[in-house]
Amino acid sequence: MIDLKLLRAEPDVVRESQRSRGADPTVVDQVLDADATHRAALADFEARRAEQKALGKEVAQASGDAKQQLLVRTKQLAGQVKELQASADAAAARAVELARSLGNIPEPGVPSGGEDDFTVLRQEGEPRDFGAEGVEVQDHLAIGERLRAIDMERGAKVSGARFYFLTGVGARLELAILNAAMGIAQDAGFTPMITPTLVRPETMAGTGFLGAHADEIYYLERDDLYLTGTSEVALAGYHTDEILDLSSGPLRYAGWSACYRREAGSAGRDTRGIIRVHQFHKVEMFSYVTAADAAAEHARFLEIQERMLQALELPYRLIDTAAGDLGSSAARKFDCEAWLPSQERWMEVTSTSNCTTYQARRLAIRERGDNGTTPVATINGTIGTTRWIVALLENHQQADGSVHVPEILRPYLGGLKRLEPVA
RNA sequence: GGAGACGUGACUGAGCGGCCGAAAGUGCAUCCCUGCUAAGGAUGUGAUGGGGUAACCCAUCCGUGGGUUCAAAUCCCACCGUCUCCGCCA
Repeated sequence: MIDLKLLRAEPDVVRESQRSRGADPTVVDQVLDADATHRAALADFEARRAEQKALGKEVAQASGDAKQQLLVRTKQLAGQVKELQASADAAAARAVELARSLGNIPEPGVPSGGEDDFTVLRQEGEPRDFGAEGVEVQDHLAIGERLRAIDMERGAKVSGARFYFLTGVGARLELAILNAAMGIAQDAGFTPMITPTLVRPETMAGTGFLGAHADEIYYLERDDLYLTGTSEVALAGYHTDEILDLSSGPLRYAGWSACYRREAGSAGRDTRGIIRVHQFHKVEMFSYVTAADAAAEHARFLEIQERMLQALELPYRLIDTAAGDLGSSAARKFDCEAWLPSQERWMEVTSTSNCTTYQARRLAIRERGDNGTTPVATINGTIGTTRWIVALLENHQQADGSVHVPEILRPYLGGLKRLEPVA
């Protein structure tokens, strides 16, 4: 949720933010309206309630006839107070609901527009010239099957479309990627965390995932629990309702978890292989940081992600996501996209968002300042996922059907330098 | 699954209809004392929202949500959570 004080003081900033996201700027006026209504209703209720409390004290001291007379008045007041409270509560609920529908305000420099309006900031590494090397490019599934690393057919048999088994070297490769990611995060000062993947509705709603993309989320009705699509949910929920001490720097966590996504709106997209699946694993960085330091921490996240990409020897480009594709919580989002040789396109492998104080305000996570408490900022970002297997297999495939293993993964693969096809 | 106990501020913990936003202690902050440290003394120390130029004032909050009452941390109901014992499973 954005800061209502900012909204009152500078509604134009928020209107402009809405426009750049392709959202409705008139919501701003609805919020202002609802906010004014709420404050008026609240003042009415509070005045009447103060009266009731004062009379209540007199009742306690009075006796006999005087008391009976007071009780007549005070009973009448009680009814009024109850009504005023109900309407103040209703007004508050409406104001908050409207305010919550406003997206975070994009950082200066974020391109406006939708999914295709991103800016390419730079490219690192060159895609290999497979033709010149005499390599006939295979896609990750073909490679994975030759290595006996990926089994889609049995995944579908057991669980349905977009499920898979990672077998043998495939399973080891995933563990290697995630362990390497965990290692990099730990070296960068992040506390390793293994998080719950089932969360209560309050947590899911608090982290902002039940908004526009609620369709994407698995829900267990019998238990009233949601399956998380990222450990960000649990890590953001971790400090809900707390006042943090950030005087010695940000709180940094690296969460390892299974992730579940329904992929409801993406029928027909990326149907082959494990690019887009219902269940995968991910190592996610998450920081709680003083608002003023949020952009610097965001830059740090990007640097760590690039360290991982470079360690895995993948060519990639960096994009600055457009306002309309930020998601409601983010003020800025950088994606790293690795080259996908079989499709000759770039494929998202990491994403890092600066949510500024938007998420923390909603979750009531603050720190103590000189005059009272202030919401902290939250930053999240990927370091490794199952999808990296795709980039790895394709970019490191060799003419003989084997796959080169980058140095960083070898300790986790018993020293293997190449993954060899199984006859 | 059965039986019971309990959820109060940063923490421990008292309060069980009005004098309670809440005793006491710990911690923390400032000051005093002290050669340094330790010990000691004094004062202060919750959050959220609203109003005011300001000192400050008002309201709300004792797990969450309802209810009873003129009045609820305190009584009633539901839910969530924690702990103990028994059973069951591993």
